[in-house]
Amino acid sequence: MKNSDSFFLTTPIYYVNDMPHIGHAYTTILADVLARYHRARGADTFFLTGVDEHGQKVQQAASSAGITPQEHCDRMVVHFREAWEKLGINYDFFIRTTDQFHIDAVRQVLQNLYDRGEIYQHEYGGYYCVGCERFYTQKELVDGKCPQHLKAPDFIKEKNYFFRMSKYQDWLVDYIQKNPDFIQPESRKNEVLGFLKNPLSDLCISRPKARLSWGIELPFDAEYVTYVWFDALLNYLTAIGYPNDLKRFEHWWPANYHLIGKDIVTTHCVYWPTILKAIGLPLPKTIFAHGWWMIDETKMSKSLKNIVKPLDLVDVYGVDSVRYFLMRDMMLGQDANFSEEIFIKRYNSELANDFGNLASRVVTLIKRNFTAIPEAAQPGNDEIEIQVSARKLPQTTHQLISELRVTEALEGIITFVRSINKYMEVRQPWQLVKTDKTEAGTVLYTALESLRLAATLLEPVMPTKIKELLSILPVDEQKQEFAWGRIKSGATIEQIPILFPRIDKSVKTSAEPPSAPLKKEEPLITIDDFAKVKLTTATVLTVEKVPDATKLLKLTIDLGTEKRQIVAGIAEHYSPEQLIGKTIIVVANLQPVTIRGIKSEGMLLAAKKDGKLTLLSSIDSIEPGAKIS
RNA sequence: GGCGGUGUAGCUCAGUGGUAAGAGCAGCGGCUUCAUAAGCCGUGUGUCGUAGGUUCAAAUCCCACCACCGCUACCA
Repeated sequence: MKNSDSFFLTTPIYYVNDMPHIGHAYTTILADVLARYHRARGADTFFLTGVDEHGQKVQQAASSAGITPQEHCDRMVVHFREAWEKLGINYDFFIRTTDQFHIDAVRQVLQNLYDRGEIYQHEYGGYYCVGCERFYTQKELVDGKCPQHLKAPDFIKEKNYFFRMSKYQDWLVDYIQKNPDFIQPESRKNEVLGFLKNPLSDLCISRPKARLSWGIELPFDAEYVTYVWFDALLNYLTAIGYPNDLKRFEHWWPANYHLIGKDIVTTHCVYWPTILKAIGLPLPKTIFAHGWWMIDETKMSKSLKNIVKPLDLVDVYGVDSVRYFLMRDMMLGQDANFSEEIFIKRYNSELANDFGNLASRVVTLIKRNFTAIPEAAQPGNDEIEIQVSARKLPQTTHQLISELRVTEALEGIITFVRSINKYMEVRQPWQLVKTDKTEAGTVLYTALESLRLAATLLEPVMPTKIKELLSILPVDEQKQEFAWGRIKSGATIEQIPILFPRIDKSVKTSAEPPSAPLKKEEPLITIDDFAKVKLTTATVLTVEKVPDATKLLKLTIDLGTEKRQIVAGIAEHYSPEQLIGKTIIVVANLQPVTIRGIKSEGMLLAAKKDGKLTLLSSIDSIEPGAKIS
C-alpha cells in the first residue's frame, strides 16, 4: 500500500532517435530538483527516467547506419547516461524498454488485457489502390473507383489488434472533470477535454512484423509487435515491479507526478489513463506538462535541428548555474526564453552579486575580526526580524515546491538573501567591530546562519556548489538542517572560494562553436534517382482559398504545355494576390491526390525553416515549362 | 473552420470588482567600502490591446473588434 510519504515521480522515457538536448535536460533536471527537495523533507522518494528504444524510427536509423537496432540503442543510451551524469542527475532507476524484465512485463499485461477482451483483433476491409499505395474509404471513391487512377481498387483485408479505448471516453471526461489536479496546468486540461469532445476511436496497438519488426512481440500473435507508445507508457509500471513484484509496485503507485513536455499531452492524458483503467489500476495523481525553451527566439523541439546541447552550456557556465537558470526562468507550464544574455543577467544578479558576494563578505568579516565564529549574544529587533523570516522560509519553500512552483520558490529564497544584504547595510558590522565587538559578532552570526539556511534550501538546485559551501560552514550536527542556530559558535572557519565568479559581459564566452547540425548518415541517391523527379517552372494563373481550411490554397498553373490545378498548404504564408503571375517550381510527375475533395496534380517547392516558408523560383525570368536539372 | 488562451512600465512577468496599479532586471541620481567594480537608498505622466456596456466603483465582469499563441480539422 502506498503510504502518504512515498513520492514517485517520472520523466518521459526519451526516444533514442535523437541526441539529448535542452528539452530532455530541462524535464530531467526538474525531476531531479523535485526529487531532491522531497528527499530533503524526509519523503521516501523514487525518481524514474530512461529511454524508449522500439519503433519505426529506431529501426530506420539503425538500418541506414548499417547496424542492428539493438546496437543503435546501445550506442544512443550512452549519450543519455553521460548527459545525466554531467548534469548531476540522481535518478533512482534508469529503464530501457529493451530491458528483459520490461519486455516480459509488457507481454504479461498484453496477454491479460487480451484474455479479458480489452484487446481484439480487427480485420478492416480496405479499398486499396495499388497505384496510390493507400486505402480509401467508400466515401472517397468516385463511382467505386479511385479518384486518381479512375480504376476500381482492390478490396483487401489487413488485420491488426486494437485496444478498446473508445469505451472509456465518458469515464475519462468525467474523471478529468472531477480531479482538477490530474492534468496541469489547466490550459492543458482544457485542451484534452476539447480533444475528447470528438469521438475517441480504439487504439491500434500492433504493427505487422512485415512492416516493422523492432518491437515487443505480441504474446498472442507472433506475427505482430507492440505499438511503441503502448510499450513505452507501461514503463511507468514495469520499472517499479509491475506485475511480478506487487509489493514493491504498490509501495510507489500511483505516481505523484508524471512530468512531460507539452508535445506528448495526448498520449499521457488520453491513451495512458484508459490503459490504466483497462488494467484496473488507479491513475497518477498529476500529469504535468511544461513548456518549451525558446532558443534565441526560435522554437526548440525534438523535430527541429537547432539543438543546443546541454553539455555545451555546462562546459561554459558550470552545472549548478545552468540548473539554477533553467529552474528559475521557466514559469509553471509556460514557454521560456534561453539566450546567453538572459542567462548572464540572471547569473550575475542573483548568483554572483546577491548570493555569492554575500557569502564572501560575511566570511571575510568573520575571519578578519574574530578567531572563531562569534556568538549571537543579544538579538535586537533587526536580528529577530531576520530570524522570523528565516524560520518561515523552509516551510514556504517546501509548500511552493510541492505545488511545482519552482520559480516562485527560488524567488522567495533569493528575496531572503537580499534581505540579508540589507541587514548587513543596516547593522554595518565592519563599523560595529570597532565600537562593540560583541554586537558585531551577533550580527555576523545572524548573517552567516541566514546564509547557511538559504544555501541549504538551494542545495537541491545546485548540489555541487552548495555542498562545497556547506562543507566549510561548521555546524552543530544535533540541530536540524532547516532549524535556526545550526552554525556552531566557537568553531573555526575556513575562507571560502568565490562560488560564482561574475561573468564579464564584454568578454563574450563564445568559445563554443555554433552547434553543428547532427550529421545523419543519409542514404545517397544516384543521378538516375534524381532524374525520376520531373521538376519544371510554372506560372501561377489563378489562386483561391480552399473554404474551411486554414492552410490550403488552390492554384491553377501553366506548365507551358498544359494547365493544372494544385493544392498547396501555404495559405498562412502567401495571399492569393502575392502569387498570381509568379513563376514557381513544381514537381510535375507527382502522383495526384485529392485534398479536401479537390484534386491536386503536382506539388510546388518551398523552403521552410523554423516556421518560415518561402516559395522557390528562378533568379531570371523564364518561360513556364522549363525543365529543372 | 471549431475549441481554448494571452495582450499590464524598455524587458520578464505578478495582480481578477474597491485605498493614489506592483516586483525583478535594465536606466538615472545618491550613500557606503566588509565584499566577486559587489551592497544599500531614492527614482516610473504605464491610454492596464482597441471601442462599447454593466456597476456607486473595472486591469479585474459582459459584448464586439484587433494582434499573437496553443490544441484540433485539413495540410505527401
